Amino acid sequence: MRYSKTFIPTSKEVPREATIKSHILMLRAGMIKKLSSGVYSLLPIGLKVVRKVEDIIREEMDSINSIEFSLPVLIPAELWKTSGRWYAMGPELFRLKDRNKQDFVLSPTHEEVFTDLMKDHIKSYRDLPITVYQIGLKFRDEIRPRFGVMRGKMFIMKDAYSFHQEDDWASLQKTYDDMSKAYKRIFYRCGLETIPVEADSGAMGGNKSEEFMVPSHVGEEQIVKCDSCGYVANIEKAYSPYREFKYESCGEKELVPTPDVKTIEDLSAFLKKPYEYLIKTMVYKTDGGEFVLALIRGDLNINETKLKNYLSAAEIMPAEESEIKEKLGLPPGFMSPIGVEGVKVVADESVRDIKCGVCGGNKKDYHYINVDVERDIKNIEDFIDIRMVSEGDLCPKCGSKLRIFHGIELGHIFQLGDKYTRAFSVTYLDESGKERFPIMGCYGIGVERTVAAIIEQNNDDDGIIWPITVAPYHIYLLPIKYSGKTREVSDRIYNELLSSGIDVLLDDRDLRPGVKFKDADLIGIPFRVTIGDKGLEDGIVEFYERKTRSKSKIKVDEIVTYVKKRVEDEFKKYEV
RNA sequence: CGGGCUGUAGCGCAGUAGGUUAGCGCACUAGUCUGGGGGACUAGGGGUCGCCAGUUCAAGUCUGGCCAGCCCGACCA
Repeated sequence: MRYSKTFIPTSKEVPREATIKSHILMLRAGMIKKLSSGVYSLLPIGLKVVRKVEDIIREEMDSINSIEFSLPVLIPAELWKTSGRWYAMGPELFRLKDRNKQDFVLSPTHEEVFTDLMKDHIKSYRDLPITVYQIGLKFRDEIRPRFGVMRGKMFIMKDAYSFHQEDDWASLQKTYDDMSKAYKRIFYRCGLETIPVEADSGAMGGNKSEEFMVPSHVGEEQIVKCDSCGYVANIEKAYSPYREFKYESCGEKELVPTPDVKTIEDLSAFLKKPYEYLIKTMVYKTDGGEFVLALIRGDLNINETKLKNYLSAAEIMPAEESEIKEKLGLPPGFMSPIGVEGVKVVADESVRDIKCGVCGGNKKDYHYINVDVERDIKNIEDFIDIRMVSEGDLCPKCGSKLRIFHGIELGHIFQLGDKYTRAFSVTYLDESGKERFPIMGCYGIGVERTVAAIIEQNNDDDGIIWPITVAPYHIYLLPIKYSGKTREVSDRIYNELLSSGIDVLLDDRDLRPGVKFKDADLIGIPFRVTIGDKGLEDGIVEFYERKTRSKSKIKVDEIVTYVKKRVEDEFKKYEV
């Protein structure tokens, strides 16, 4: 491609809207342009990179016998009512009506459509297992779009779905493992080191799931990892045994005045008690409008995901102070389950053994002291794990200290079970002629997010440094001055490289060399060949590697062969 | 939705004790000199100062409302 014949609007200025490296560089390199919050246009080189990532995904999906489709994004609401997600999903689901007032959704994911599609096909156990996928647009009305293409309202996703015979979890596990391996290959080929992480299944339902994370300080996920035994989990899912504490027993519980002492810090200071004696009472509200008191030891924090799962709620949120006062008649800041009736109470395991503890007095400016949980708090329904793991907690497998770091979630694979096949009455006949429901798995990859993660991990002060597998071009041909002999030689090299299948960008613009050098580095093409009159006098051109910034002089006659070799060798580094 | 911040030329910004032609850098047009890491000079073009209402002789500047965007939290590929 000739630079003058394409569209790469680079920019020297850092756009004000962007704060992270990948977002800034995508804008500066002219890959994307914002249309509105969370909605971006892909410009030519952005599109080229996305296509290259998609091609890698496609190859790997095909290699595990996943079959490609392309499904609509405009979906009649009927399908979503059938699965129940029309009601369960909340405002992140884009809903619209056609002129006949029929409800539609812009699909945020395609379980419904694929399940509906497969319903007509899967009739016999002989039709199973089958795995299908597509690479297409998804729409989610995100609460807060962020970091450019990293979290948009509209994005490209590879989503795959597998169907297996009822109870044939081994078959599902096989596909799940194949996907997991394919994902590792995909990300490796994109030049990314990913970590598979145990994950919460969230709104998708199902039981087993794994996320593919790329460690990054801009990642929105927190990953818990044990460096000695290799245990890794999303913090939402991570478990750690709580630190034991020895409690001495003491007398009867007693109501004491604690004026204006609301927080755990203040309470600990006021009563001169370590956090381990304090019982935190949190009030949550479920999407069903139910209130729940959740108890945890003062030095620990509640993991809302775990609590939500325990309650089998689609959504939970901390109750508002006003709701606590009006609906429950409790004083915020001074609450406890003591004497409370008609509200569900659950406690973290860490609360069970507390003796001589402190909890709210259910009266403004009062707390109970000398609380013995077993003796004094009878209305706890269950002691469960609802703790948030924190840095330095102990590994559940080997007891070493856990580390927490941030990561970007690029892919997520789930074992779904029969939620959707039952909802859509997808049935087949087994060998004995009995009607059965297939079980499913689903498997996603965020495509633009993968591109952003690649940039996030491969850049320097001057710009992007693409792995050759996804680079918009392999070679940047840079004539110092595009005229005369230099132009002749540049054109010749350009044509020869093109005809040997190399993706080459010829900077044929009439600009000062400095500008071209800066643009070349910014766009981040892995290799560059600089052609100038000076070199040509000695019959040489300069070969430059973006990553190492190393330069070498190559004879003009040999440059095409040399480039082909370097490109080939570079590709080999990303082979699996 | 809660908390913080910002809207002035394509981009990045200045200008606000209210005052007459609204400025700078980059980019853009014409020309000259240049030409191996965002060059110099000369001459230009481009703005309903986010929108609406109000206060005032006078509003980019003050007041109110609205809209949009960014950052921190709940959501997720």
